Amino acid sequence: MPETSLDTKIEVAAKTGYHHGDLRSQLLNAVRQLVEEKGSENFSIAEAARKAGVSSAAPYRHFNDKPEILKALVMQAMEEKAIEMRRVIEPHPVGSLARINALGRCYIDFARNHPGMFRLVFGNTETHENDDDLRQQGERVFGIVVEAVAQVLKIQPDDPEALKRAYMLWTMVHGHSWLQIDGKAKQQGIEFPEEHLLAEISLRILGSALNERL
Amino acid sequence: MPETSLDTKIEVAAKTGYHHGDLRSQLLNAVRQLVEEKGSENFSIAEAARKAGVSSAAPYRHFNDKPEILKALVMQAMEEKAIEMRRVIEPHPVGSLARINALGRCYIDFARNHPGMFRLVFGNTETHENDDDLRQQGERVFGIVVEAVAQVLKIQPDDPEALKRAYMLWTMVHGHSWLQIDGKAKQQGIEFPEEHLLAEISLRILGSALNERL
DNA sequence: TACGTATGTAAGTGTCACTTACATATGTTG
DNA sequence: CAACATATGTAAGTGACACTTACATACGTA
Repeated sequence: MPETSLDTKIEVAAKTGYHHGDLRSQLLNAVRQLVEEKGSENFSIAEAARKAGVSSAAPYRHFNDKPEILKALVMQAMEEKAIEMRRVIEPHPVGSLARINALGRCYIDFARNHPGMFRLVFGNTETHENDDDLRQQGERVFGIVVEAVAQVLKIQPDDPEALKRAYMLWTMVHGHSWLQIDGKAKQQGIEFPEEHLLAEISLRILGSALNERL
Repeated sequence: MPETSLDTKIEVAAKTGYHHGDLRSQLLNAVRQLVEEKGSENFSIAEAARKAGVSSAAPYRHFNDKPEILKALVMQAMEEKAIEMRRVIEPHPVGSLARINALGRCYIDFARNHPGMFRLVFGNTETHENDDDLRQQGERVFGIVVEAVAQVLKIQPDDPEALKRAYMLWTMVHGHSWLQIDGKAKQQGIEFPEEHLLAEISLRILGSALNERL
């Protein structure tokens, strides 16, 4: 299974000369590492700078403030996620529920494997709620789901019905992801196989729509 | 419609003499207010102390540290939520889907009306993930849902099937709540009536189980 | 009334986000 | 190649915060 950079071990290159040479990108690596280690709220830019071997003022040559760093990180993660989503549906036939399930698994795996980043993307939205770049990036990702749903239902991707079904799937997968990383599900003694859950959900949301029962 | 203290305007009483007299509880009020105003991450204990008219060291006579304050607040909110949930299902007949829908609406309304508190309860879990008090409180709240689901399905509340169906509903409502307060849904141009969404979901999750189609 | 305890304050410590003034490297143009 | 503008780094601050320590005041109780 190929790996995206989200799953590869991230190393932070410290500087060699007076000028770092690649500070912007290495800072993002450092922050990403810290976000995973200490949670999306308990890291500091100062520490990231230390990791990259520069002074605590250096980051401000590349970013205006902390929120801007986080936004850059979120953009990066979403871009990578879109690539991975396109990759995981590829092996499954167009219009199959398997495609939907693969997307769901991909989403949940991201949350479980990178809870810090997941919290950053979805939990800290106060800062970048109205950001246009992020909205567009979100559209691209969600668009993949809408398209797959439309193919299952054999309707056009711009049919509102596709949007609605896709959203229903999204809410469940999103909610499940949160409850998993918060440990809420386990706390309540809920632990049935995720594969069954995913399959049953997609069947209930899309299956009966296929039969035109509603 | 009666109101829980969650929905009433919170006032913070400042101190009068040397001793405040009610500092612990007024600090919680102040923090709650700040959490709603500035978000669950951008408030300070110092500011809450200022609001209550005491020095920035005073709070530490009542709480060990910041996480402990937040935990106390979360406990309070969950307790009130449990009371409100029991209240909203009351008018609907036992075993009806209307009860389920009322619970879902109650959950979503909480998120929408108190996004700061919602984020605190569900987003900041790193701090209190393994806290036993919170787990128990969560059980009491989720138990209300499980019971209502069991009544719809005409099975015992301890039947694993009830737990499973209740969890499916939870994921959906939880996910929808998050996407709403994050503005993600609106960003993607998704805006159909919530009542229909809730009704359709509960029907799909519980309705077909009634008919034993799966 | 005296004393222990609960609850407040003032003044710290160390960290952080972010700024300002200055230093060093890099690329560009005469 | 020299001169200069610009990009990128540092050191030393500022003000806010979480939390601590030593001390002050009030309260309850024997």
